Amino acid sequence: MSPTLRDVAERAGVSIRTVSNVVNGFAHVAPATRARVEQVVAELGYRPNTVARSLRQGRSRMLALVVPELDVPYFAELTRFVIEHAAARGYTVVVDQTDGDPTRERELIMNGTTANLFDGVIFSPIALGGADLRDRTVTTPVVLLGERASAVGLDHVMIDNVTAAGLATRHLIELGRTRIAAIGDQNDETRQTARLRTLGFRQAVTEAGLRVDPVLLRSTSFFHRADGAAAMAELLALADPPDAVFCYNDLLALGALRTALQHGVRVPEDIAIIGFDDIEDGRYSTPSLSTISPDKEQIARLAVELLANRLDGDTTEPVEVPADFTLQARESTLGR
Amino acid sequence: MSPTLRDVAERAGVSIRTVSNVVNGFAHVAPATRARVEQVVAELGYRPNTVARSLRQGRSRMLALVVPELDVPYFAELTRFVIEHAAARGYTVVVDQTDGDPTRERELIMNGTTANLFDGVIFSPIALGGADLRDRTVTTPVVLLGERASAVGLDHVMIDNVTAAGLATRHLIELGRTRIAAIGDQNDETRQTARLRTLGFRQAVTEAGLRVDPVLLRSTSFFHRADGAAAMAELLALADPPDAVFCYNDLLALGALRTALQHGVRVPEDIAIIGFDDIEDGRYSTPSLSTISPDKEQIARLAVELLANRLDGDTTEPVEVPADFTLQARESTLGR
DNA sequence: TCATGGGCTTGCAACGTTGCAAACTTGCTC
DNA sequence: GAGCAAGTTTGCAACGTTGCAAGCCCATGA
Repeated sequence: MSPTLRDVAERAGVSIRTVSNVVNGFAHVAPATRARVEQVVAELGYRPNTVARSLRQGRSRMLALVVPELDVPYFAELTRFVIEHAAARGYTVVVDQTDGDPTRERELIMNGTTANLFDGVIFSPIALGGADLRDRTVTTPVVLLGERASAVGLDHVMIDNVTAAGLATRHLIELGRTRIAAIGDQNDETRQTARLRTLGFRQAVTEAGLRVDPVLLRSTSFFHRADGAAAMAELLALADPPDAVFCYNDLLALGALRTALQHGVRVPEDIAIIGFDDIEDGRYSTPSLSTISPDKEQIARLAVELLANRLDGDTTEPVEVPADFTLQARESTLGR
Repeated sequence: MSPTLRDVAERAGVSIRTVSNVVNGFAHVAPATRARVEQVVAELGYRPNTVARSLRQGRSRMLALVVPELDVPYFAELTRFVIEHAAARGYTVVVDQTDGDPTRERELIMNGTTANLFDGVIFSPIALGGADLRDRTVTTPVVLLGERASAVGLDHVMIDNVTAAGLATRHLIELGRTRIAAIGDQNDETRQTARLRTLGFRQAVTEAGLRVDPVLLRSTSFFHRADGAAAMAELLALADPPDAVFCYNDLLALGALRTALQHGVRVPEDIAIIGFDDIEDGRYSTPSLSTISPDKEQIARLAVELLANRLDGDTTEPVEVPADFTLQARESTLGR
């Protein structure tokens, strides 16, 4: 067993409370006492028991970050920033992945299995929709990440997906492409991200006076490399294949890129490809990947700030905070 | 505040202890009592307070996984497996990243800032060596991951890096390459991984009757894509550049690949490239990346098992468990 | 000499849970 | 019908910490 306040107190010949005062740098402690206690603390290697402290204080200074998949680079990169910003505000972050499983998402967010363990939650939902989230019974503060439709009554950091998708699509149009495909639409009603990006895509194509050929709008089950690869194979098999593709994330785009090159299709000469997320992989692929780059550092910072403020007692109305994004045009659309 | 056992007990007209018995599925509880308590539990939305439970029981059923960088795909992929296996044994995993910072590594492992919070730690060290680890004061069980030299008196899951590096190098030699470079050596004595891979590389080259040209052994500060890209640029600038490169991980290899292609060097015709880790990126690059594939799922499983057994009271001598690896020959060495 | 006050130290209780062991209630056997 | 075992329920204490408020001590000034 690790030593406790009692052990230190006995050995130093003072009360438990005094040791606690020293450890917490409290109030008035005589220099001599402080020195003696500190020495014993060092001798015994005393460390405050986090669990007992949490119980007593009713807070743990731990935040949960709930993401669909940790090994999806976008979330891994985001996680780094969240951890950094949380640390700056004195919080430890625990990461949990849901695999987009509604049951698991519900378990973590809705009914508070972990309610007393974390002071707050940053949650990037996949399956749970606004309706689900509205009747949460747990009162642990939550900040939503990503693209979920609003009006949930929870703080929310997101980027404007319609505009961002339009930006990507217009970039392809401006390059003179006319037969533009999209990979990543999802039939599932709850997948807001995909729906919003499809909306932005459609708007941009239509506004440019082009037509959205239904066969060029490819649905995928997931947002993984394999899905992008498969979708691109289908597109290339068409009698009249596209001359540009907007992929709803970089993994899809990297899968699509791989398939295109394998089929001897030149990128961007024959088909231009643009992704979304600006993960590091895309900067080192050949050709390097054009993409929409959400400001991940800003997203993480805003989310942590919102949450930390709530925990500091901020009771104003929940807000919806937009995050910035930019177009990163690279070789997969511009060429070398 | 969330409801406690006391709240449920009062409302159900039973003692706190009985509610606890119901919640824990204990012993003999009359069906009628159980039903009533369960109803109140549902009504109030009672959830056991994890923190209080941990304090009382002296264990949290949480494991810490300490890795250098979460956004390095190898660790992200490994983390997924660790979380899965830990869940299967009833543990929750908390992930923490150290950025390879010795202070932070020490803080997490050595002096137990978090000692009472976690029942055990799975630790992938970068900076801390065997000597450091030997005089740990904390008694929380630890399983080491990766390539650290042994004799530390801690459980340890690793792959045989010398053999693995040799396997990669021989693959290049068998393809007829004679001027073979290596990227990823590190001057820092504590970086065992790099040293062992260099050793395996040297041995294989020498055994094949070839010479290790010192200029072809490139050191890097980190194991990131940018380091691989920079090292490859240096190699290509040589009067007599290599015809094959063994990179100590896949990120280095992907960076090197990018630089090679940018310089108009054909891979593998002009330079064959092989990496290490078998991260998903490498399967979708063009050309796809040959690599050494450690069995990550096995590594995670062994680590969790070792740790869980210790927590179940296993007091046998610490063991050193080897994990499997295979050669994955792909386009970056074989061509299309 | 005694009251005053500030610096310093302390005991008690409580956070929500569970181990322990006692106590109570049945129903059954002899 | 008494005794006993099994089934059921309970009170107490403790895990290690900190908020609260009281109490101690000594120096100062009247």
